[in-house]
Amino acid sequence: MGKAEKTRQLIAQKTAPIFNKKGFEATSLTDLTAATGLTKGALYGNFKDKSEIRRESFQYAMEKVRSKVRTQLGSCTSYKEQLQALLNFYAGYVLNPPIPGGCPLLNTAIEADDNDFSMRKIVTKELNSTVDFIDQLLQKGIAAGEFRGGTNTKALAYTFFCSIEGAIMFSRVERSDASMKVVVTHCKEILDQISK
Amino acid sequence: MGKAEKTRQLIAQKTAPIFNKKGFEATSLTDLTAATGLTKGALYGNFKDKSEIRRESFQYAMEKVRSKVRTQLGSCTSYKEQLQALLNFYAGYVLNPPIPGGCPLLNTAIEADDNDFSMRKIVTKELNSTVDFIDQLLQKGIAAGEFRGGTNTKALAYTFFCSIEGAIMFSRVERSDASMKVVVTHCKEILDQISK
DNA sequence: AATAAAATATACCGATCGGTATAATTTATT
DNA sequence: AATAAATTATACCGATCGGTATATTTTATT
Repeated sequence: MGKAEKTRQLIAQKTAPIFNKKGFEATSLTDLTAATGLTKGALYGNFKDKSEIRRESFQYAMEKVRSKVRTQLGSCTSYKEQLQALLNFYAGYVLNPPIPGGCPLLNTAIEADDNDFSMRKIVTKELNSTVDFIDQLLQKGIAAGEFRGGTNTKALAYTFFCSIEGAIMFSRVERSDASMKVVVTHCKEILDQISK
Repeated sequence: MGKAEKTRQLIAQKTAPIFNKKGFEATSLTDLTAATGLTKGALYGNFKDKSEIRRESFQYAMEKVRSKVRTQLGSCTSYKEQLQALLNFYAGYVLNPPIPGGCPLLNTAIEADDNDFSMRKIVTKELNSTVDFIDQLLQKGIAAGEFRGGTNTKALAYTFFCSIEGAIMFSRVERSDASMKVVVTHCKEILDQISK
């Protein structure tokens, strides 16, 4: 890895919390130089413009989230346990988000949906791959005999994910994980209901 | 109502879609003058600053949403029907939002949670009163013998609301109400499950 | 160590930002 | 209709915006 690539990574890493907290438009170049300790010249030597930094920053954030999920699910011995661990992981978003500022998917989706076509496409892809991931855990759970057959796994995956994301919004603005706990408990009850 | 109050209302009304689509920080005074057809002078003659316009604009948006909910539930003859109508109302957010730009609660919550203390408080209040509204429909439904007693109404209200808000985020950024339909169907199934 | 190339810092650009002082206009009062 | 008061428009403020040309420094090559 050359120096340029290292610097790009450092910029993505240091700016991720800023973009996640303030959003794209409200984040200034000065915010980015302050966060990285670099000057505008260095920033523009490595990226063509602010939106390219944001894209790279978003990808860094998503990879960090995925990596945390992987370790969290690594020690599980069943698909049900993995799904429970995934719910617990999202529950922790409120008090201890992998990237300060909450869920990058949620934050970016809300800002991009009416304003930024390219980010909208990127976020949509990530959203669907996340739901697919949950769906596959459910499907594998059925195949392994943990869950009842005939379960609408895709619908359940959508429901789990959407209710968690809504709870992240609720809990973060309220500064309380009360709503999140309720939602996670409900999701776990559904998991028990479809368990054999 | 004096002229000043009428102008304040017009400003709140005309700027609501702008704030809802672009957010507070990304909305410029020029955006607001373009939306209202007024000049900066007129804006600042009626409001002390941009954030006061935003607050009034947000309250206008919330009242418009509440009013639409009221008419949508007006023709219902049971509490279950009212809850179903409420779910249908939220389902319509994707293709036909009362205020262009989606759900003002969701949009404002995401932008405010890390940046704007006073809006955070205001949004938190509105979120809780919305959940309370759903909770009370469920409670009245139990009292009227429509739903089973022993139902955790508050938990169900949280779950309904959070899953719908998550689905609004998902559907809007994807430009498809697929996820919303799935979530609404799931909520209705739960309603059936607790029905006598 | 000398040199070329790559990366970073400095200083600046025009445009736009939120906000305001004041002039012009409209509205209300008599 | 004359006048006072309230409202709106115009013109401007310093600050900051994203971005860039160029000088300086650091890194890699020989």
